[in-house]
Amino acid sequence: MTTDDAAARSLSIGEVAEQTGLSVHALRFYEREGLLVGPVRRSSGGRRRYTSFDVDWLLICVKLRASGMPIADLQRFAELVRQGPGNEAERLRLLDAHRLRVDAQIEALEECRSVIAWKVGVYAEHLADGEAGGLWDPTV
Amino acid sequence: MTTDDAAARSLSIGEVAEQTGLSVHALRFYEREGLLVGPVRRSSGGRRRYTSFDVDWLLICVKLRASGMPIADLQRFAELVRQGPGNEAERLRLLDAHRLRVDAQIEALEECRSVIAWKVGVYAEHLADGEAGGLWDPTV
DNA sequence: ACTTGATCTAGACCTCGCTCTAGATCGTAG
DNA sequence: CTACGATCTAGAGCGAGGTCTAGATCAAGT
Repeated sequence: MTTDDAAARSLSIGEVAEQTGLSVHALRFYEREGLLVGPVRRSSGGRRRYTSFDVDWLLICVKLRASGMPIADLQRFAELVRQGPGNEAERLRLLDAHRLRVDAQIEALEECRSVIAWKVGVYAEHLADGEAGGLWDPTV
Repeated sequence: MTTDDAAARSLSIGEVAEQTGLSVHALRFYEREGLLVGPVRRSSGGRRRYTSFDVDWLLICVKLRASGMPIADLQRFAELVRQGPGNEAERLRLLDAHRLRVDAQIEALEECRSVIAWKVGVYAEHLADGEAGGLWDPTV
C-alpha cells in the first residue's frame, strides 16, 4: 500500500525535468553535487524515481538559483536539511543572507533600469527630432 | 591648446579602473573585444590615455553588464555607435529589448524574494515554537 | 523477437567573463 | 644612474554551471 502509493506517485527523470524546467542532465548534475536532500530512489531497473518531495525541493532550488544563489550555498542548505532538526538557526541565516542579496540585486537592477529608460528616451527623442546631436557619437 | 586640453584631461588605465570599478585587466579585455566606441589614444610611450568620453561610455557599459547584458550585445551596441548616425532605431531596439529583460528579471527576483521571505518565516516560527515539524525534513 | 525511445554511467567538453602570467618597457622619484 | 611601480602584449588559465557523448540497458508497443 505504502509501496504502491510511493510507486504511483513517483516520477521519472523526464517528468521531473518537465515539471521543474531543469534538463535531465542538470537533474543528474544536481544529484551528483549533493543538492538533493535524500538519495533518489531507483526502480528495479535502476531508473531514478522522484517523489513529490523531491520535486518540491527542486522547485525551491530553481527559485534560489534563479535569484543567484550559488550551487555551493544550495549544497550547504541541503546538507543542513539532511542533518535533520537542530540547525534551523543556520538555515535561517543562510536564507536571510540570500534575501538581503536579492534585495540589493533588485535595487541595483532598478537603478540600471532607470539609466536604460533614460537612454531609450534620448534615442526616441533623437529619432523624433530627426537626427539632432549624437551624444556618444565619435563622428560628432 | 586642443592637444593640451586632451592631454590634461586624459586618464591612465589605472585611473579609469578606479573610476569605473573595472580592473585594468577587464579594461584591456573590453578594448580587445571591441566594446569601446573609438580606438583608445596612446601616449608617446604607448600607454593608453582615456578621455572622459571613454569613461562615460564605460560607466554605461558597467551598468548594462550589471543588469545582465551579455558582452556580445555590448559589442553590437558599440558597433552601432561607431558606425555613426543613421541607426538610432536599432540602438533603441537593442536597449529597449534589454530593458524588458531587466523588468522580467526584477519581477522574477521579487517572486523569489517572497518565496524566500515565506521560507524564512517558516524557520523563524519553527525556532520560536521550539522544533515543531520539519517541513522538508526527510527524518520526519 | 524487434524496434524505438527513455534512461543509465563516467567523464570529456563548452561558454562566459574575466584573471593572471611572463617578460619587456615606460616614467618618475631619489 | 638606479629603483621601482605602472603599463605594455600575447596568450594561458580559471571558476561557475551546466551540456554533451559514448556505449550500454531498460521498457513498451507491434
